[in-house]
Amino acid sequence: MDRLFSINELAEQFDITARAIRFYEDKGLISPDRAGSRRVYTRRDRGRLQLILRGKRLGFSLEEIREYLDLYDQDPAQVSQMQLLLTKISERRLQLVQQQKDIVQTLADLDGIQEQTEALLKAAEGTKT
Amino acid sequence: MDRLFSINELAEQFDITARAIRFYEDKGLISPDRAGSRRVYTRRDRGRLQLILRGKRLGFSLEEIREYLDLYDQDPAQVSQMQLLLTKISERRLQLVQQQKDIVQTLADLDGIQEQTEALLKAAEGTKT
DNA sequence: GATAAAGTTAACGTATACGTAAACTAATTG
DNA sequence: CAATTAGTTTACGTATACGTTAACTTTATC
Repeated sequence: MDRLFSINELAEQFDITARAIRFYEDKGLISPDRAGSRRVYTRRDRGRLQLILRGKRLGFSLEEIREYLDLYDQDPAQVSQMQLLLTKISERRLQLVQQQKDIVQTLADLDGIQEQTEALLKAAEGTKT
Repeated sequence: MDRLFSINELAEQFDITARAIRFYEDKGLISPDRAGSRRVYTRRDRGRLQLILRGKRLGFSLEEIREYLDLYDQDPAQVSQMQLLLTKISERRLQLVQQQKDIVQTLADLDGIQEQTEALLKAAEGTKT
């Protein structure tokens, strides 16, 4: 059971437009087979698309995501290529760890604002009764 | 000791351009005092700028960051405003929690790629000797 | 007091990530 | 077989987030 997908099926599954998917193809992030002129997506293509969207949620540009996807594809024959790979991975890791800290801090901030707001709401409740 | 800052001081501190800071002002994210025509930034302005940059690292648009900064400023007099505030906070929280998951998953992926790559490097090392 | 250094506004330019309309083709359905 | 329906390419349009002159004003320095 190795399902294939049309562009609109994928678009619906991921809640994006077909236009967006074609755009990612234009930029070299994904390369579906063709049945005549129609695009046909495998399960693997679908996985790539999922990675693309995750990258976007993390604030990476499509160009950065393309590099990132290359990390998956490389079967790293050349040692120099592998060294480069490890360098890129560390860079990416630093960004992500920074982002984790940002998120923790921001969630804490939101906690504070929320508590204060709820306290004020309770006070207003008391006034009304 | 309540220091004031020039636009270029802040630009240097945060490693951004003065143009960017003026742009944030244009978009209503920050409103420094003026000494004549020159912009003068307080410590509080500096804090706002820090929040702006954190927001950017988290992938929010300047418009979203402006809304977010408003959460800090509101002393929520109106109950309806407060309700809205809490709604916005939950929305933001959902996004951030999703982003945390994305990061954890991505870091795990990178771990996998790195391990494989290092293993291959070791193998290549053995071949050379 | 001339000149450089730092700042200002205004305006146009640019990269990214698609949206949107046009004009066409291929497949399906009543 | 006429008409949807789904898909295609091409091309221009658009919002965001600044970069980059240009032309001018202050402020500091020699």
